[in-house]
Amino acid sequence: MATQDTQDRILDAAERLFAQRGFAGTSLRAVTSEAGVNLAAVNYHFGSKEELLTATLQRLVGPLNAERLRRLDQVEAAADPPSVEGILDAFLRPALGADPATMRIVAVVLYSESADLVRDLIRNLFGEYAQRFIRALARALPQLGDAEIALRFHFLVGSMTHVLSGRPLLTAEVEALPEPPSRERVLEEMIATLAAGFRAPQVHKPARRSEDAA
Amino acid sequence: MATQDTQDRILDAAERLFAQRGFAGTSLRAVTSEAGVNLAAVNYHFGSKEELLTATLQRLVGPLNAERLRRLDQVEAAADPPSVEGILDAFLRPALGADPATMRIVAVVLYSESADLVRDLIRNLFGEYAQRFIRALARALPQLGDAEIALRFHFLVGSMTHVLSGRPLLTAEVEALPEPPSRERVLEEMIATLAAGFRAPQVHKPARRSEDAA
DNA sequence: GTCTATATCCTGATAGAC
DNA sequence: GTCTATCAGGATATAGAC
Repeated sequence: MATQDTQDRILDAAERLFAQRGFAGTSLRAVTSEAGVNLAAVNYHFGSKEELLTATLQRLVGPLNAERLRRLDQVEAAADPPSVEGILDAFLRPALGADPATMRIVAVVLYSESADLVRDLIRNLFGEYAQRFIRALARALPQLGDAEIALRFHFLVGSMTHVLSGRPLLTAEVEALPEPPSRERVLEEMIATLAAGFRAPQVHKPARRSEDAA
Repeated sequence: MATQDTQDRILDAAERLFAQRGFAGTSLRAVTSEAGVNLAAVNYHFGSKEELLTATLQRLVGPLNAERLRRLDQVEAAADPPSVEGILDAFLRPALGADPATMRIVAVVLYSESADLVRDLIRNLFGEYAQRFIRALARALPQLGDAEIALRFHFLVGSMTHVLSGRPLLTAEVEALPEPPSRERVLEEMIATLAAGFRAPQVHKPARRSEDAA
């Protein structure tokens, strides 16, 4: 079996299983068994279980964030500053459009595992891209201070991650609907809701924005 | 050592460790060692690791949801229908006011562990309370359909859980602020943002609300 | 690159003395 | 109710044949 093939099969299996059972809850035996490769192959190709997680997330998140930036460039080229809705669409659509079963891994890893393991991993994967979007939102919402932008972006990330997780915390409510909303419907509803949230008037003293203070 | 004492010590330790390392990532040896009790005590008092998780969550979430309902009753008694802000305050303040280190366990368990283990657990713990709040929000926002209320409540839960998780996905942005926002500030910002989101106009056809269709 | 076999350690759970 | 000792199995990782 070609090297690339074995690696991909391992990554495919790891993606599925980490998403379903979490990192600590997934054994390398389960991964190699699901992938149809030998147990020793993981350590040969990736070095360790932890490095397998890193590789899995990078393969998944890399293209996702590239697509996000591509769309952000587009909306920024079309209007200056772009609309809040346009920015949110660029951020959310690639994530919500991807395979839900695999996107769940982001929520799983983000929240579940030990802080030490996750911190740098997440920051390296998302930090730079998040800053790009935060800056775009700050330009589209000049009436808000840095703290408001940062906090509201935080709320946005939480909403998105929760939806991506597909977890039934309260999906009973959603499932009880006559017909479950389509993914496009969820996306549109999310953009409209979050955009209104970003446009909410500032609750605290309108502190001068850092970039205006010169 | 009294039975109650040992059980409480185990629950205290389990709460801390599950929150830090997740369920699968925490061994019973770690729990009993941290609690200063014998390894066999967990199985004697709780039956199994899984039942220990259930007991831990019940002890944490029970009083939290009781406090939420008490506050919801208050705001409903004060105004009919109550303001969206009042409802959100009743829902969020008890959670955001609790010890962040232990509240993290909700996010950890919700997102990280296997779906089978979590589904019924979460639904039993939160389902009933969530319905009360959803109904209150629906009465405060009669212009929205059932689907909108359900989805936006979903977004709210995600934002809250993300903040409670304390995870550094993008907290670099928040940490980079001149002074980190106080918990009260975060709560107020969250209420204002989410209330504006709930009040966003309906994006789809304003389908008649189920309770109005008679 | 892939395999078997294994080293080393940890896991949840329990039997039985006290 | 608490302890020790242990069972039976699973964990990651690696050494070494092919």
